[in-house]
Amino acid sequence: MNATKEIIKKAAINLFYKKSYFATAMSSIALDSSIQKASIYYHYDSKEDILFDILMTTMKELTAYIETCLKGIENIDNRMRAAVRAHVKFHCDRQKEVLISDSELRGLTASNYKAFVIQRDAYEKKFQDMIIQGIDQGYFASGDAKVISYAILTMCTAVAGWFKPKGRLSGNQISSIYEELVVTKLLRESSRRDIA
Amino acid sequence: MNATKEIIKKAAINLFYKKSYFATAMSSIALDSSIQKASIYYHYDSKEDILFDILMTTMKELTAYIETCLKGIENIDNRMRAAVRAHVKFHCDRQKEVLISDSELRGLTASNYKAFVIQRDAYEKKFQDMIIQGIDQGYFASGDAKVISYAILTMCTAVAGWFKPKGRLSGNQISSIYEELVVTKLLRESSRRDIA
DNA sequence: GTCTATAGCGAGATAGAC
DNA sequence: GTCTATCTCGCTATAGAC
Repeated sequence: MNATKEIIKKAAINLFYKKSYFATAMSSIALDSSIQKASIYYHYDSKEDILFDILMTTMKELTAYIETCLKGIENIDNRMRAAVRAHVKFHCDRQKEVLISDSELRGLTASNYKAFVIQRDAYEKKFQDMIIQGIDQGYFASGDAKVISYAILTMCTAVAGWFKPKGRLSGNQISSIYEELVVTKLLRESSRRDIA
Repeated sequence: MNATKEIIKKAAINLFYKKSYFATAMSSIALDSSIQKASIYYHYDSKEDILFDILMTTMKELTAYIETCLKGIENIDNRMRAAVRAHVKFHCDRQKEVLISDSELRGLTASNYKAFVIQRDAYEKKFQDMIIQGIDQGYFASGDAKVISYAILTMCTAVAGWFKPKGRLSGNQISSIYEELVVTKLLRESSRRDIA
């Protein structure tokens, strides 16, 4: 992607995050990119095209990041730990983009929406499969796997909503806390496997 | 509040939920309310006034609901259980309004925003205080109380994002699952107090 | 590849009759 | 309290020069 397009995208991310997609005008994106609004249309077909670019590339980068972090880890407990760490870390590092992903899907036309949701569901399924597998094999506490996976994923995703880059805790510290919360609390069999 | 105003409010809730606040036109609200858009301005000063009404009354009703559910319960464990149950149940019952509350605050002017946030922070503080109190008194597992309270609140709030009124589980069933997840997993001291 | 200029539309809100 | 009619503005997007 060329430099100008990157600048436009960055400006759009900041504005969509701060003012929401529909409340953001192309003229504002242009202003923050130091170009004229007509020039944006050389790089993007439409305002929605910018949104879709942001959503889709963020989702793909998240997927790629998790896959890298899980590579080579066999043990289900460790896989789950790595997955939570990666998810939370990404949601701290890419706060704005993931918050847009969570709230601006209604700005997409049907076909773009479908394409994004396929990508997102595939990502979430990785988590759900790990959790179901861990429960089935007796490594994690039994329970409603679907609900537990929702609880875990939404809790970890919501970090993007309260994390402060200059706050008391770093993204890595929060990732560690969540890793523990998820694996040794939410998923841990109450006593049986503590020493096993 | 008179009948027409209620109809307008209901229509706005459905549209803000489905299409977002900024993407919703006054003409659409009017159409769904079976009146002319000019007539809305007899009941509300502006579009933002409708949004503020929705946000503020929902927040106050949530606060009132929790207070009713907690009344007379002394034991911290049981208070926490009741609070989680109430919070999750409300987020199932009032799904649309709470989702608007989570994503459309950027539609408020500074003073309205301030008023809402005061109300919301007061609500969240009830939870945080219970958690801190429980940890300090040794009833709940020690840990970063602030982060744990974020984890719990965001997880419970996010139920509004995936709950399906006609789905497999009722609001009451989900409330029960979350009550257990929070109190016997996230907050429970790993072994010490199980039989105490 | 970026510009100026503008088309074309729909938005929020108001005026004033009934 | 609801209506019709309309004001005014700012939006997305396009046309066409350079």
